[in-house]
Amino acid sequence: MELPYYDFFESSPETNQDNGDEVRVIFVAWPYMNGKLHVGHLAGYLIPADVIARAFRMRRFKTLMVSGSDCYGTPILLTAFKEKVTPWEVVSFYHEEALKLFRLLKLTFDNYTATVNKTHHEVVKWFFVEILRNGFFEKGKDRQFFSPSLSRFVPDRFVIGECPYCKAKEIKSDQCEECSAVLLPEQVINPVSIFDNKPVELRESEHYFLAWPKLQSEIQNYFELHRSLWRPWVVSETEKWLREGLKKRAVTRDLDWGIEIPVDKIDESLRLADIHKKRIYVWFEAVTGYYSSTVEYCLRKGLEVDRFWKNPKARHYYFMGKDNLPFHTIFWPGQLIATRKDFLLPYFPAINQYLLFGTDKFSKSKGRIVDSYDFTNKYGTDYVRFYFSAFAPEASDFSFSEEHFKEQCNSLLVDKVGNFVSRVSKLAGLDFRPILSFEAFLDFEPFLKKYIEATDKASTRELCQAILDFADFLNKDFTDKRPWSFERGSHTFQVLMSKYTGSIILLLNILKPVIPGAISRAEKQFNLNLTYLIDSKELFEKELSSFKINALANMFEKI
RNA sequence: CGCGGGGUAGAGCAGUCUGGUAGCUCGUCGGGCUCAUAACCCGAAGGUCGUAGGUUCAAAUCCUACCCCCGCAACCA
Repeated sequence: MELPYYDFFESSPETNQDNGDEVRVIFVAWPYMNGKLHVGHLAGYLIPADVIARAFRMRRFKTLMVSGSDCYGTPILLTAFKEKVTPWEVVSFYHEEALKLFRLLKLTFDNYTATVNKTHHEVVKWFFVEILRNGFFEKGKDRQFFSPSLSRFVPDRFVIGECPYCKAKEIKSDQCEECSAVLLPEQVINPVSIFDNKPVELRESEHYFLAWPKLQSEIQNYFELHRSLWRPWVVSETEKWLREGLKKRAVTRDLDWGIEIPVDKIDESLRLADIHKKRIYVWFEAVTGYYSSTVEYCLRKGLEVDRFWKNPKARHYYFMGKDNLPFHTIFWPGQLIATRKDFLLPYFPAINQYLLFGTDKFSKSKGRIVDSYDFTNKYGTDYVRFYFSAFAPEASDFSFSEEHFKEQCNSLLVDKVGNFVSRVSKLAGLDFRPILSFEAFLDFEPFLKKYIEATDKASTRELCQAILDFADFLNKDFTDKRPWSFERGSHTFQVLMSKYTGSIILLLNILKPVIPGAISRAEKQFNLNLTYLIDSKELFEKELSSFKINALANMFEKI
């Protein structure tokens, strides 16, 4: 069984450009499918990734954006158990919910798939075998709870017991919620599995471990080469992991919800005891999706995968929340190195901190949750995209509130940007035709420079700041020059208004990756075709010559 | 002594790397403009930049100690 994939460009009139050698790949963290996506996911990686992807396309880079649903692992089993459904039902439900949300948000995935799909299974098994053959796996023993009544291993999170210190009942096996004591599994008194409430016992089990110490120096070299571009806090956090020294880490688990180990490709002498009952650990498997989703896309389109993964002119950007940091600055580069296939390593990890609900973390269990779909539906895609781009938690946690959202959308997007477009177009009137003047473009250049730098640094915050600074500049300039005080037919009026209509073109142009919906309406209104970033006088002249005001409608309504 | 991030005006944040008159958005007050969606422009009030010490001609920024908040501690962004 396969879950459906999502290819934005198959159902959209927008084009997926392919203009040359420069390649940018946007890898979006794979959302975990045990719940709906809340607004923290939007601000953390989904919207920033899409805005940067669209900006890259407008800069005429061949851009690929891929991701998928992360479907395996213990938490999904737990959800399935609680809701009395199968794990498959859990992931297929949330996968469909995610696709619905992505359509609503106009996310431009070239391919969004799922870890349960066939291509992913094959790619993961291939990575697993390559790394095994290169000698980076070691066999080792681990102790885990085993349920005699169910005759299978039970993950720690499914085991409850009594605290040896405060005697609280029904505590989880790793930490007592009553007295906060950190516990080792063997300390728990009378452990039982939550599946059938029958006793469990600790048993030894054999697993493969990835020998990270063997890769430490290569990962360190990779880090030293790239760190200068990364966000400061990302650098210090990564440094911490490397300084402490990487430890070996199990890549298999005793679980039945996951990808099977490719036993037939493993030499008998290297096989684990009970190898058929084990699955590949999610941390190893999910990140491999960045490669498998690219493969799936290339198979469908008849393209060469190496164009994206071995092309020296390609740059790989990864978008995720901060909890995922070590998996992308340390482990995933390490996995790629361990294959010895010369894959491109991550160029820039665009890692965001958390969006807080007031001053607390979003939490489903505590009822602090804002559903992404409902919220976007209520306020509109463009407002949501704008707000979470402008206020993405890039450097530190950010407090979200609906009031702040409304206030900022109204004052920044509606009053600053929308109103500028209104005052210019209404003063110009329906029959206005601009004369050729590069003054608007010359004024624009410093803002353009900042805008381009922001896209290279994958900072939607700085990107929006460049746009808003430009809008501020325009409002001031317009007020200073007082074009309304000149007679409509006069030369001065014509010259001034040509400048400001030109400014509208440039403003809409850089806003397009952020609020594609509103801008495509505006393109019709002003007879424009803003496919590329206007970064030259030639492109500017072309758009200015077709500029015409077809209607005097407002770009935005207040919320 | 587990690790990381943060503490800057009533609210939310930038500035700290590279020390030199403390900035942005919202809110409050006053003025201007009247092209515009009561919007836009100018100005004012409001901060001992978490606390205490140190370095320096000069510290939000560098150093030391401490306090408070948040997150992580190997899968809830």
